[in-house]
This record gives sequence, structure tokens and C-alpha cells, in this order.
Amino acid sequence: MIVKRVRELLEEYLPEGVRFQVGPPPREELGDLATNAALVAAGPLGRRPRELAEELARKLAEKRELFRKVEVAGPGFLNLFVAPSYWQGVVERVLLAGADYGRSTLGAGRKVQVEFVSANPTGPLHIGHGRGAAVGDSLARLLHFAGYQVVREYYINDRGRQMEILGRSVWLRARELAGEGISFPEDHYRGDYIIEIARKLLRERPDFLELSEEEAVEVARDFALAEILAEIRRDLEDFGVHYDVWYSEKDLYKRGEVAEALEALKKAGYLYQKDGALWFQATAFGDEKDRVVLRANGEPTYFASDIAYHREKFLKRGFDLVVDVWGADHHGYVPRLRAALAALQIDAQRLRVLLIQMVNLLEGGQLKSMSTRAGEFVTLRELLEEVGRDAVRFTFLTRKCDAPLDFDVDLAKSQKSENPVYYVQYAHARLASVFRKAEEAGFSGEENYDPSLLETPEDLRLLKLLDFFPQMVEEAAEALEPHRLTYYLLDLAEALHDYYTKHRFISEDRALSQARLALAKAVKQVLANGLNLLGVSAPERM
RNA sequence: GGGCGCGUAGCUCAGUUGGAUAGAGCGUUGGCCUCCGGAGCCAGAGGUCGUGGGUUCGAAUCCCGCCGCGCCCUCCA
Repeated sequence: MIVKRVRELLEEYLPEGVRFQVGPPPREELGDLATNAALVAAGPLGRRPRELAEELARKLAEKRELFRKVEVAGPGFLNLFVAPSYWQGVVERVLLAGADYGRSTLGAGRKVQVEFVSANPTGPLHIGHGRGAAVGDSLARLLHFAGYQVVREYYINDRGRQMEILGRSVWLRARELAGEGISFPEDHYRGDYIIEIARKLLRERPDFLELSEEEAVEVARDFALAEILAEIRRDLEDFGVHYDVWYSEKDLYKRGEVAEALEALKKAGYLYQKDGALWFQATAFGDEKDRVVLRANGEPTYFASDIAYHREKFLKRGFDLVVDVWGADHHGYVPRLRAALAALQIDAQRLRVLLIQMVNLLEGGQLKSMSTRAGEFVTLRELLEEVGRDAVRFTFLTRKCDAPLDFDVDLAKSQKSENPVYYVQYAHARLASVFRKAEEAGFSGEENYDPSLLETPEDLRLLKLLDFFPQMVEEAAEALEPHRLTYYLLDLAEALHDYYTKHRFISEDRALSQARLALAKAVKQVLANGLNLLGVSAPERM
């Protein structure tokens, strides 16, 4: 957290509101850290950058426990050379904190909801949902670790037209199974899982086909919903994703939330009748066009329930921040939902929407379609069974979420170094192996050590990375970008592997061994903490 | 036609919120096992950051115009 320390120091000397940068300099010879603070602050202070830089350099250099040298360079950059003793102290900080190293109070206990996946319960989860699950779950872990109070939620669209179609799909397949010749409509759910559900329904309800059409469709709908939802839960559990709340859209109506929300919008003066439908004046808040909330046939739109749902999140359930993880194909929804929040006098800044781009499955050759209705898709379960949980989760988090992802199945299955998940896990397992050896050599792991013996360039590289971890956690949480964890872990693993080939943890030199084992323990801890935030296991052996 | 996202090494992608000479993996070329796990490491080659302007001390990053790709533009979800 050296960067944070430097920031705090500089903020004491500079006027408030000056946005300056503290980060690694472009070249190693320029020190450990560089800042443009003098450049940025010179203007507001009415001073020459170079002169201000000299003054700041003198003040910082007084902190002998932090810096061994502070230089002014170019137009007024400050180059900071951090005292080795500061870096060496990080081992103790990591070992003391253990699994809590990197935990932050950034969130200050604020309540945040992460709503993710929320796929319609009309079929099994496919790989696109898997990406949303990996991102949402990792983000929830990250926010929790960063000091937020987190609720993970799945919103179930368990009513409306698509539920009727689901019911009809099952009903038609059941009649088909009974030998009846039927024609199956294009816009119905065509997947084989529908036939399975129909078969099971016929077993459990032998009288099913004797029911009236209306009754049968209703029975089939409820039956299919329960079946599919159970399967979705199972898939997510097997993926290591656990929800705090499964939120039913149907309940939202039962409790009158939708009517209440529409009433609130009406009171605020943003609803009007046109062509027999009820419209929300979204254009008043920057959306492209006004949106229907009640259709001419009296049915509320999906948008209407969404307004009510989000109104409840903020106004009744008291979330300070709501993160929605959506498929990128829903991006058109964002402006209208923000508009509705604004109309309800809710600060739309409190809603953050992550749009997850498409996943293309690459196996030997090319991609596969992912249309639920057409029934052609690779399910999350199939991918999990083929590739394994850790590799799937890690791979989904190797890309920022607003970029499309080509999921290379062959690569994810590979157990070679080209597969990034093994690269990181191997670093952890390798250290575990070192400790098994250390024990044989008579090290308990609890000995005192002299951190000043950690002085090679490879030591310092690891120490700096360990020091950076808490900051990286905060930045990733603030930016809602769990993929930063992935890249950090790859860096740390690389530094460790490099160290491993150049130095020995266990040697004749007992004091040196003790210091290096302490470092190894700290690295292992941070690898484990980071992997845990991704929901990926940190194996002792592979 | 409009909106959103994306164009960075042969391929797949990072790029610390505007900083100094743009990075990694794979692939490729050449090296490293008496040794804690070689599932590893080191070195080399490889670039008009799609393109043309603009903003300023300074742009891959911000603004505008083009080009290409994807997604979305329903009283579907």
C-alpha cells in the first residue's frame, strides 16, 4: 500500500481537489514510484512545477522509513526510491493478516446488491450465463472483501407470456409423446429438455392429458418452471455460485409492488394513455422514446416489473448501490431504467449496470449458436463437465466483460503452462510442495526471520507485488472489474516461478532459508486470497 | 438509418482512470535440468495503438468525422 501512503503524504502538502497520479515509472532506473503531483498542482498554486517539485521532494525525503531517495526529473516528475526495509516489512503484514490480507474498509459497510444471471427459467443455463455467473459471483466476493455488505440475487421471471409459451411447449410435447400428431410452432421452446420435462410430467400426472387445455397449460407451466429452476440452481451450485435471494417476479405482483410503482410514476406526472396503452415518458429523462408499461390488452410489460423491482431495491430494501449484470443484448434497457429511477427521484448513479458481451465457443474450429428457443446451445453444465469448474471460472475472468470472449475449449482443458489457470494454481501448489520439503528439513514454519535478507531483485519484485495486492483489490472493487484480479495473479505467479528457478528457498544457510520461507508463505497466502476472490481453488497438490 | 460496445505484435488480449522509450500469453528463433515439482525459466525477432483531424506541456486513453466487426432498435423478454 505504498501508493496509498504516498498519496496521503502528498495530500497534506497540496490543495484539496488536485487529482494527481502515483504509479510505477516507465523505467526501473527511475525508482519504484513516480508522481506527477507537482505538475498538476503547480497551476492551481500559481507556482513553477519544477520549483514545487523540489520542495515536495525535500518534504518526502524526510520520511526516512519510507524513502531512501527522492529525485526530481524532467518538467517536474517526482521519482521515489522506496527504502528496502519498507518492502521487506510487507511479509510480516501479510502473515499477520493471513486470509484477511487485502481486506479493505473501502465500502464502509454500505449495502450493495449484485443481481446476476437472472436468466429466464425457460431452459437450462448456457455458456453466456456462465460468464455472467463468474463475473457476478467474483464481483460479489470482491465487494464483500472490500468492505461492502453484499447481497447476491437472482431475479426470476416466473410470469408473463414466455411462461405461457413454456407451458404450451410442454403440453404439446406431452401430447406428441402420447402419440398425437401435432405441429410445433416456431416461437415455442424446441429444446430436447422440454420433451424430458413432458415425459416426467406424464409419469407424475397420469391424468394430465385429460385436463382442459387451459388447465393443462397451467399445470405444465408450473411443473416446467419448478423443474427448470431446480436445474438452474443445481448448475449454479456446481459452479460454486450461491445466492442469498431468489426473487420471484410473481411475488412482486402479489405484494402490489408493481401497482404501487406505477402509481408513484403517475403521481410524479410521467404516465399517459396512448393507443389504449399506458406509457412512461422516458424521453423526459434522456431516453430515445417513451416506453409502454401497460399494454393495450391490460398486461404489464417486463419494464413495468423492472421499475417496481428497482424501486423496491432502493426505496424499501435500502441498497446504497445496485449492480445489475446483464447480457449486452439488453443494453437498450439501461437508459429507460435510469429514466424511471430519475422520475422516481432516485439517484441513477446508484445503479451500475455491467453488460456482459457474448461468449463464442471455440472448439477446434468455430462458434455455436446460442438461441434458447431454437434449442441449439452449449449448456453451462456441458462446459463444466468437459472443462472443470476452476478452468471455466478463470477463463471467464480473463477478459474485461465489455469485450466479447472466445472461449477456447481445447486451451481451457489443457494442463500445460499455456493454460493460465494452471499457471497460477501451479505456483500455489509449488509453494505447498516447498513447505512439505521444508518440514522434512526441520523447519517448523514458525521461526523468527530476518526480513533484511530478502534483498535480491527477485525478492523485491515479489515484495512489491505483495504490497500492491490491497490496492489492486480496492481498485478492482471500485471499478467493478474482477478481471484485474486475474491479471494480478498471473503477474504474481510469474514472479514466483522466476524466483523459483533463480533461488532456493531451502539451503544450508538457515537464516536465509527462514527469511525466504517467510516470503514463500506470504506469496502463497496472497495467491490463495486472490484465487478465492475468483472462486477458483488453490490446490496443495496438482 | 439511429443507439451501445469493440478495433493495440502473426493469433488471443492487458494497459493502474491524460504521463516519460506501448506490455503479456500463445506461436516463432535460440538457450537453461547434479538442484525445493521443467505443469517452470531466460533471451531474440515481431507495432503507423483501424483511420483523418482536434483539445494541451503530454493522447492507446478525452472530443469530432470516416472505415470495419458485433449486439440492439416490440405494446418480446
